Amino acid sequence: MDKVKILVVDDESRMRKLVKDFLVKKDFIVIEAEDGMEALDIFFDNKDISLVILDVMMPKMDGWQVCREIRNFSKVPIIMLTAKADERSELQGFEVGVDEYISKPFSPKILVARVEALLRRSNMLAKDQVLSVGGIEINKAAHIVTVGDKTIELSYKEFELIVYFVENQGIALSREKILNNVWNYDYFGDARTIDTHVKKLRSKLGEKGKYIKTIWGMGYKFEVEE
Amino acid sequence: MDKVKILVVDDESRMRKLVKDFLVKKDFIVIEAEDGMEALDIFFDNKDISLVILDVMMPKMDGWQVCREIRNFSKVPIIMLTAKADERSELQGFEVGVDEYISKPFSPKILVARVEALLRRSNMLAKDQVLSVGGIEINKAAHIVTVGDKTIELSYKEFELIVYFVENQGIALSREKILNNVWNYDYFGDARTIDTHVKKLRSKLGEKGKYIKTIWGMGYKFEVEE
DNA sequence: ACTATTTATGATAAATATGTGAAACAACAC
DNA sequence: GTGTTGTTTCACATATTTATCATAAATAGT
Repeated sequence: MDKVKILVVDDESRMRKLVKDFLVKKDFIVIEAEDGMEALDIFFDNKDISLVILDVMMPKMDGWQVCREIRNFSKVPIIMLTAKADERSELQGFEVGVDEYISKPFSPKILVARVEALLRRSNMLAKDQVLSVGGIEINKAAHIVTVGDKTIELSYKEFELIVYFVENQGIALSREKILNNVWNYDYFGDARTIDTHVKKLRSKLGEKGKYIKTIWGMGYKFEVEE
Repeated sequence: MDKVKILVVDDESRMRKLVKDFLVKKDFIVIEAEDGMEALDIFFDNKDISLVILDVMMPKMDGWQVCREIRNFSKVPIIMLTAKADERSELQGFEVGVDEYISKPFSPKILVARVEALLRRSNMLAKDQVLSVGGIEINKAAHIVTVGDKTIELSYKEFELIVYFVENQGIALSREKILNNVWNYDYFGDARTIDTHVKKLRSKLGEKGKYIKTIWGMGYKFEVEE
């Protein structure tokens, strides 16, 4: 599993090291930048940075500016560090697209907690983003499924269902199990609705539809072979 | 094979049952506690609880307190359930040593995923079991039986039956016993139906069919050698 | 060897599960 | 509101499994 990369931008090396130490302890990969320009260069060169921590006060280009530049192209979670709890800054921060806001001095635990919370919210934590099986590619983040070269349009439930199938490939799944995992726990409807969704999935998957196998008297199984 | 034990603490029995059901389906052993004191008693009496799921809001002793008490003596993974995504609670959670944090209402998928992720992180998760006897392999999870190299197609009942045989190999099984274990307890049909299933099983197993032995006047026995 | 009992087998009937299209229903944007 | 899309339910055809029955074969006791 890939580790999550975090970009830390601060002109003070002491502060960068502090933040880095705590994050590294939590198993993140930390990349440092000491000013806004460097930050932007690094960010746009690395396509897989999952979170950015920005100091507000930096020479040349301040945190707000860096944030705006990044926001033009990316929705990556951004945490802003400011010297003091200044209400106006905070407001400005949310306007330019900051996700979290931490005022110095902060406790390292707070920092780590916010980082993990944000990553969890954006589903970046401990989750594989792209599943690929037998010519079927599933981008969980983008909610896109491609078969061969073609993108296929799936509804929400259909998407959830195929993800569940692929994540449990080779395992026989009873209808009950599928209901409990793909539907919410407060769903008490007919299990046959699964059949309908399977039917649509199979037809949308075309050739690959046969990978969803029926296990008579039991349920379904996603399996690629033969 | 040892199953993983999970302690679920919630004052609402409905919620406990809900969580329990999903986890039991995933083959965990679930122990329930309805308040903090009981939870601590159970936790420190059982040395082999692998994970704790705690509701935050409980009378007498709340989830945070329970968590702190446990953390004084143990690093067991702890998941906290809260009624709403309250950032402050979340922070407090990480500070007292909560590993994960799930807000209600949650999807069972999320719950199970987090539990499994946490257990994987702490290496507690058992692998899916494969029974293998005399050239017959049974993968219960995938619902697949292979003889030699070939996969053989078995119906639901046939599959149940061979699993029962293999799990009780070397033991003489009366028809009554087989009926009670493979069929539902409310089945009142003819016990002779077993004969038919045994016949089909034997024929599908080919060479290996002879491992299912007839015990005259009694029933059957699965045995791999002379 | 004969008989009573039990088991094996093949054919058939009954029961059950699945596939499918259409309709009802719900959610949501316009 | 209306229209659109996604979801669930329903009904029926189809497919598959399971149970039952009649009969043949096998076994144990005499």
